[in-house]
Amino acid sequence: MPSKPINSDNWRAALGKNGFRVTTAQQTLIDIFAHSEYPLSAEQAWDVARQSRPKTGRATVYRMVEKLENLGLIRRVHGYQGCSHFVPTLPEQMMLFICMECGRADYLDRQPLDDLIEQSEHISGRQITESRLQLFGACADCKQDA
Amino acid sequence: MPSKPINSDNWRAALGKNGFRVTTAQQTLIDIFAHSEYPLSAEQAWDVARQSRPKTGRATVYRMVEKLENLGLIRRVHGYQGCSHFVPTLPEQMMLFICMECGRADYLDRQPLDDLIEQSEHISGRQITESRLQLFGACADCKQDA
DNA sequence: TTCAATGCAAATATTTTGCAATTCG
DNA sequence: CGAATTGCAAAATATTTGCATTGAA
Repeated sequence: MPSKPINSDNWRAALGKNGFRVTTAQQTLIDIFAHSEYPLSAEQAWDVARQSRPKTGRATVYRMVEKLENLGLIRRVHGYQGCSHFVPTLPEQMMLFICMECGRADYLDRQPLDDLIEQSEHISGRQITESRLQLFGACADCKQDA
Repeated sequence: MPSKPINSDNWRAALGKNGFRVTTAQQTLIDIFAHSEYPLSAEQAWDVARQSRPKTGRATVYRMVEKLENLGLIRRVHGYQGCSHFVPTLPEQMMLFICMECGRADYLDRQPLDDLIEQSEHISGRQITESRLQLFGACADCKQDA
């Protein structure tokens, strides 16, 4: 499996560039989200955070999640154990696949989808500003095991 | 604009077929969801329901929404004012478009998307059991106005 | 008549907010 | 130092549950 092209340093840089301070609470949470293979909720991230930084406050995590989402560094997974789990956003335009067996997040090329959408825009006269495609199922590994 | 092929009678039949009783509370809520042009949350549906049936309880609405969703009669709109708004499910395989100007829900043919997904399945060795595509933007009318 | 469905209120999440204390730049 | 950020607790929201009562079949 290729490693994800996610770099915590980039995230820190993005925060700094947007005028946010890079605090220890933030570093902790950045690392957690950047390295998790699975979608995490704020509550789950809070649990993980306190393992290495016990005094971390719950509200801090919620505020940070909001910030990271606004900056586009993490994105919401709709429909996997609710709608409030998050995965890192990959730099390329990709779409999300979640394996319902092992829970792992994976990413697919979304160019074909974008082509489809562009075509649809032309035909319908709509303007599409945001699209979410999420795929659920069994990854190649889990499909084999079954 | 073509009228939606939604028939409240079908919904009642679906409830009956699945062993549920068709109560007045249910009729009220079915009509509300079947005829709303906009995604509705349980809370909103409750407000509307009480206009014509004041004694309707909040829990009843939540329970009914869950039931209708399980029966596949309504479906969740992910990402429009949260993740807890619902629109009627159309009989055909369609995908959802929400206009962020006027809030109206519209439906698009999803055959092209399904083709895309099937292709991706073959290439990747994954098995895709569920896919959600939601499009947001401006409908033809609102695009013109802007 | 019988049991699913309801309404109400209380119990649970879940997420947000106010604010004094802390900490980065 | 000064402003952004934090932790804590309380508040606001959203959703679920228990239970006695009602009502559809």
